[in-house]
Amino acid sequence: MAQAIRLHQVKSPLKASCQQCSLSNLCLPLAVEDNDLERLEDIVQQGRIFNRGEHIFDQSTPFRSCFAVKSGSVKTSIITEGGEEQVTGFFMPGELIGLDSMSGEHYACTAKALERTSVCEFPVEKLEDLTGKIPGLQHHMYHLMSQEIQNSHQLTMLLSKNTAEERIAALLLSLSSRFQRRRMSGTNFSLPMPRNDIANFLGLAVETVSRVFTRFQNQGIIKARGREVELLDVEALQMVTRDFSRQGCQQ
Amino acid sequence: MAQAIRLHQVKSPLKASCQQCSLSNLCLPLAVEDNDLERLEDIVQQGRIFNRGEHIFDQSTPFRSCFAVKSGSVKTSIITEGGEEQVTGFFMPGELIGLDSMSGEHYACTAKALERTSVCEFPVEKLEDLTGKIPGLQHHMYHLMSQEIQNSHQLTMLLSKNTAEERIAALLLSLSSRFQRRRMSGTNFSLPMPRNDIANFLGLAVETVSRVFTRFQNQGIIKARGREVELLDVEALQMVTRDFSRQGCQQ
DNA sequence: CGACCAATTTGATTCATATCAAAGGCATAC
DNA sequence: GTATGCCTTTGATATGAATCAAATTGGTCG
Repeated sequence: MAQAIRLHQVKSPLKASCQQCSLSNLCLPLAVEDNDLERLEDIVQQGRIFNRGEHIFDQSTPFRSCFAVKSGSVKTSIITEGGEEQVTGFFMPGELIGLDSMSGEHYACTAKALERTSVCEFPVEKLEDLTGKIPGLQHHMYHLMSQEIQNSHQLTMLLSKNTAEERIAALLLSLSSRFQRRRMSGTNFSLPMPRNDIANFLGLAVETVSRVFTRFQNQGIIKARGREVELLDVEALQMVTRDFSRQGCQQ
Repeated sequence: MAQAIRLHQVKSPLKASCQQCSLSNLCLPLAVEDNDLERLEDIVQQGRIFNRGEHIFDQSTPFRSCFAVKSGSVKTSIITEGGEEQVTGFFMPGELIGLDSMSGEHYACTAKALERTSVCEFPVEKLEDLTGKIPGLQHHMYHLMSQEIQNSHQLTMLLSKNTAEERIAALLLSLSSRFQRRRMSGTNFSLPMPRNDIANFLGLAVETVSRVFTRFQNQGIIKARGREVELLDVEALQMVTRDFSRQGCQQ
């Protein structure tokens, strides 16, 4: 068995081993029984690397695959004909990109690596075959897509009802919980994206984002130096978000 | 064959006949071969009626089914603990409700009939079974959910970048194209929802919506009396929306 | 038919955030 | 080491839409 894997690796260095991946409890393998895992591994191409700023795909790329983030982080955004950008999401390890593109010939958004990032590629055609055969995996796909809709509705709500402070508090808490899921500190982390992208995502001007950060800092709620952030008073942040609670629980 | 159908109808008056439904080219049957259609009809419960204001489900209802609008129209919204409402969508005949709820035990939103409305019910458990067996149907479900994500992203964009006028123009055009899909007039229709819901959906105050309507009217772009709307200058509306183009092309 | 309640419209004022402008900080490259 | 450019911060001003207030319309029901 181990030999078989090695053999494949010789043939194709990208051959996946989801079993050994530390993200197997977050990513697609989560929904697959051990004895079916091999079938998933058969269709994955693992470990493509992108440097900061590189596109994983853009809106002119024919839609072929969904991508799971393995390490690093990714920003997705819609670029209009006029060149305006709307950031639609940030994706961290274990999260799946491309679900919004499963209709249409081309990707519905542009995905850009925010830092040096590695991704696993799932060709949709094969993935659809597989989900047809593994009910649990099909169910999980529905689950993930449904989550994605909910997340987007939460963002809609944030944009339509909440102040700048509330939006930013919500984003910080979302990031925090996603770091925690990966057994990393939920209070001490480094923002993968520039202020600019935060602003765009939250429908604010960069200046406003900056001002809110300093205001939070003056209130002793957070400590921020550049992208390094420390959440000093999570409760206070939760108070700020009021009833906008759990955006971004992607699983 | 006709007898068999009649027989079923005697047993259960809700037994579906998707074949005869005028929406079969918009709704789920669209993705199903003729010889599989019966299997879809087997799981559908057709024709439940709701009066204006009645809930099809709410956020405390255990999630069991998706619903296709057969006639009338439906508003979905998220109600927060604080009682605030965020309208997340309007659904017209042929469109499918509940895709955002396919994760979690309960519905992720509340669905309310905007007028006397009839819906077809698809129990998800059976639907998932069926999509596992009919690849085209599974594909279509992915397609619809993906569309829903895209629609929500378009709304996000609208809220974060566009003025009140642009948002309302976009909504009018979206409704227009959805009426046209049903072979109804795209320039002369009756809004199924009150100004209040439009405002909430678009992240505006009612007063603003009202003002924009009268402004458009003074400019000769539309004619509106109550919910009755006539689009006099579609081109002008399209100009107003700028590069926000095709929101709500749900198919 | 008239009365009541809800939905819509209109007007005056306020406010949060955008925009404009510019200075400081940080990292990369030469 | 210093220069270049980008990212971030800070300040002053402008503005679109919210809010507050009230009149008007419209539909429903006794």
